[in-house]
Amino acid sequence: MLIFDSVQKKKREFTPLEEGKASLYVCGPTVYDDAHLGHAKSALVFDLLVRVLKANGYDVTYARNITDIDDKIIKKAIEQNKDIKEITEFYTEAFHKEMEAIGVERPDIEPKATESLEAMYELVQKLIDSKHAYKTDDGDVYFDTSSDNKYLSLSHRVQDEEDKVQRVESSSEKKNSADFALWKSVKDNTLTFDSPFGAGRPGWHLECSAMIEKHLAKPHAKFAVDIHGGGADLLFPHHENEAAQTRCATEHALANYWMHNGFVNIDGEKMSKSLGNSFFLKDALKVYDGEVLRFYLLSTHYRSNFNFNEEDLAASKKRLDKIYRLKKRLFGLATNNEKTKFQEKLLSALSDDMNVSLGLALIDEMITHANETLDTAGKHKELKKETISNLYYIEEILGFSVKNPYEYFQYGVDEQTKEKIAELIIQRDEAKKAKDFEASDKLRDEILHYGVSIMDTTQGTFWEKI
RNA sequence: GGUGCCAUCGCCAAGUGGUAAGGCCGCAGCCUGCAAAGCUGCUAUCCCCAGUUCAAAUCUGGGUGGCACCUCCA
Repeated sequence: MLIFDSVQKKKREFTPLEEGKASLYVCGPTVYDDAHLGHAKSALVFDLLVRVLKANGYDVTYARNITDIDDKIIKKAIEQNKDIKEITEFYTEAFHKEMEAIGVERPDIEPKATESLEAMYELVQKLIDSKHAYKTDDGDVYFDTSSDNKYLSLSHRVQDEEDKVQRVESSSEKKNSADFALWKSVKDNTLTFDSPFGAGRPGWHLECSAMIEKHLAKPHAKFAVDIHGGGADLLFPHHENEAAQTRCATEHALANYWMHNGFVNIDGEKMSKSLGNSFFLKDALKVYDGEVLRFYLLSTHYRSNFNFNEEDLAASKKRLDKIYRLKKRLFGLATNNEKTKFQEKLLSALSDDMNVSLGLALIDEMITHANETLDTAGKHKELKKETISNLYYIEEILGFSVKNPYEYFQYGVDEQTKEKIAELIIQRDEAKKAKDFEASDKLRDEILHYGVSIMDTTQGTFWEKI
């Protein structure tokens, strides 16, 4: 299996720290607002990675944190005059529900910052003891970047000397401008914790390092985890700082492989509050089936920037429809679940740094071939079994077409309408039998009026929501 | 300003030294009472210039045009 390591900037063969096992840590959401399409993309990318690792036979331990200590959370709580916990629990639950809607499986471990404070204290204490961190008169604790000769080795950044001097002058508390807070002294009573370094809050880079030590790190391995992932923007400063803390506080480096997913833009523009174009997942789910969103967001390479627009989304839906139509054609038939050549090729494509585009091309070719054979030799038993097995494989490894095909095509249509359509179809069939095509066409127009399309097959007339 | 990434058919998008996958859209046909669905066929020499090579979309240099990070961010 090949993984593009964004620190070494090349594809590397995946070799786990422990034979047959893979550990993965991904930076999760800060729960102060609804998840947008970018959060969805990141969660989907690593959900797929876990599936591909499992398909390659690895026993995967996947952790994704919930950041529930943050200034933005406090701000929101004050704004809405609510308890901090009320805010974090609300958005955590919303996040879980929305992830479920797009087929993202829950990670094995979902650590919260508020539950990992002891691990954070321990880490900070180690850094102070080893002179990699220092306390200021204000009670803050900073990481001393000049004490780490590997600092910036992750992001390959170069220190800007002039900038450095200027900022040091303006902020006398820090030894170096690049130094970042491990512990921030806070005197108010919003959300503070009594640490060995005084009351305050942890710095935002600290929690990931601490949680990894607590939940995933193997004591004597060269790296704490196999893979560390997150959005492309996190490489600097977040991951750089995480790596520095862990490297200096423990005897191992943080991660063997670093993976970063590309960004989601909306109609060519970056999503941002100031542009007013943040696209929340919950809003997208009102209009689109979660699975269509999953298919669309995963359809291009995870490292590329993704430009979200409705035309491309519609094209993705059509592509997913084709999988479901084939599933519908074979609905209810048994399978032998045998490994096929197609499955091998699909796994091989996905195992090459998750080449989904190539995988989708394989799927489309498989579908065309199956439909072609089914058209010309409808009783081809072996092919039917193989195809069903292939469809199950697509479900398992990509999470596409997991629903009942009939339900999928009638998504969002209420029961009353369904009954009405069924009734009209019966009437039309009768008119057709009587060769009264004028009447049957009229009835079809009436059916189409409900925003559905109908198709006559040898098994009867079916309808789909357009 | 610093650092880095990208540029392939109308649109989305693989391929990264051996002669351009796949999907959407479009056109023609088969099937159909007509449709829909399905199937078949057709549609690019890879931003520009120069170079390396028997061979380049793929490597090198120079342009041009996008984008990201450097501050909170998936």
